[in-house]
Amino acid sequence: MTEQPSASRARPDRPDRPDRPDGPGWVSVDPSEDEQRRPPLTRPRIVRTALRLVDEKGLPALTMRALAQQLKVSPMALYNHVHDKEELIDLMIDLMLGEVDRSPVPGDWVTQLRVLTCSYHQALSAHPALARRYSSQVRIGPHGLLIMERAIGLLLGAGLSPAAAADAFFALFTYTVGFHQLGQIRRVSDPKRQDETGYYVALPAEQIPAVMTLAPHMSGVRQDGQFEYGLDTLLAGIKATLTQGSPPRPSTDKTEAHGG
Amino acid sequence: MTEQPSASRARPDRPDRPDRPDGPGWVSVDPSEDEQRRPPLTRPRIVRTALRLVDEKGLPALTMRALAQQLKVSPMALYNHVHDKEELIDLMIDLMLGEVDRSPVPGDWVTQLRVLTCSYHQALSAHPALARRYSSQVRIGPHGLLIMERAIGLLLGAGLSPAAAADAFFALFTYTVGFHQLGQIRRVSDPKRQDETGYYVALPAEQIPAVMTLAPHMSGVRQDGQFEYGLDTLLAGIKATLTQGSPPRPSTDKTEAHGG
DNA sequence: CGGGGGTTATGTACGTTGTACGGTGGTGTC
DNA sequence: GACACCACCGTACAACGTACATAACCCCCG
Repeated sequence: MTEQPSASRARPDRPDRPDRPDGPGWVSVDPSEDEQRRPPLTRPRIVRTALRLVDEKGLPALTMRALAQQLKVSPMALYNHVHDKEELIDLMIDLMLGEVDRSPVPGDWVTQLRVLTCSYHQALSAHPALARRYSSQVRIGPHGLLIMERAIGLLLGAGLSPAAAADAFFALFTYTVGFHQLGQIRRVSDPKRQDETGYYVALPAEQIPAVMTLAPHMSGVRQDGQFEYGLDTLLAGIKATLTQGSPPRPSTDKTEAHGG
Repeated sequence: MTEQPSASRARPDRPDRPDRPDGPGWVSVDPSEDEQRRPPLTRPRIVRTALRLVDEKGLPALTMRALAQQLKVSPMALYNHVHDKEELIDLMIDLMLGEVDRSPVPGDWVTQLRVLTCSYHQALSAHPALARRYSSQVRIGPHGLLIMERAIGLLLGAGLSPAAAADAFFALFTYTVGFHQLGQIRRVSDPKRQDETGYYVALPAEQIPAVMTLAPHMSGVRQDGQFEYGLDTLLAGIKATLTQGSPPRPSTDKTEAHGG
């Protein structure tokens, strides 16, 4: 067993806490062990089962009771391994981020950054329900930190100043995560749909001609390549930062005038 | 009363539904009426009170009971005006988006788009807790649609094809909303903080030198100008699309090779 | 081989949440 | 003056997260 018995009890006093990313504290991506056996309830098994449950039935289906039932265990048994439901979700997110391929690839830093970000994007795409939760109150676990480390390392290696690298990283990160947040946009602009999709009647079509023009191009579901558009735009801008010092700004200066 | 008695009863059968964005169905930004009076429980008053509650106490503080208590009313009284808690939140989001200034400004389309997006950003910044919820399962109400209409109109007016405009709009939208999703990042990489901030011990500092280099520049709280960096980068890229046809891509072609 | 201690699973139970249901009172209309 | 119609209320329920005390388990030491 690679699993040490020193697994934390996760009680409020939290007596001990493992440090290594793939140690018993955090969850390894490798599901080789204890995938089949019933009896040993371990942190990795809980987190993996929870991730599968969310992938299949959606985030609201993740209740401690349902998860316990899936594991053929009492609900309270889970609390010996995770402190909280929130901690469980944090662990699930880190497990998801473990799927990101951080290995170096040939090419310049822009290419490497693009590959890394695309892999990140892929990992989020593989778990859409969880990716949508990966938003408010983000906590960065070890896998997330390692991704961050690699991205920032590439930016610094390219010659960006720490401040510029921070801006650039944050823009990339924001865009990538934000992309998955909005996976479930529901345009209810079509008056015929108002009752069918429920809830909202939006606006009559004649008030939003431009939106209606684009309607066939924004068919709710994301097309492939839509992510890459913004990604490449950002990357190009970041690259330009290296020579020009800051992203180009439009002419006027009253752009962010109103209060805040 | 400017309030028509035809306000929907919001029961499951949903007998009638008003159409106009500032009608009794949706909530006007103007808080002139019924701001002080106790007795008349109206949809606008409910939504405005809820928004204030979330602004002050955070999203988890928004319970139907707490909201009802704030309005000095029985919890169930709310359900005569909103169908659901989810509908309530949708209304709150649309109320927030009503604060976006869509009025035209002088300047070219890039400038106008920048001003619009900044105003959008301001509106979200004014209500951070709600902005964070503005993520999973986005429903676009009338105010959101009008913002969308204006942004897309600017893009189409600039000469972008519908497909390009859709990509560009989506990238801008994604970035802007995503920016506020990540308002609460908690880097717990500092081992000394591990118990204080709770939950996670991340990674020893020597494993993440690049991240540690940027630590002072990413002090958890967002700095002013960080949003504009990515925004200007995206805008510049969109503008470049007009002449070049598509955003520049790095040289290699194995970028999005692995499955999905 | 037998006991003991710590860890792990359990059952019960509580507080909180969203919300369905039926009654009730005040108000506008004929 | 009577009726109908709402908005509002009180009660109630199911589902949730999880605290607490207890019981089963296993490994280690004697």
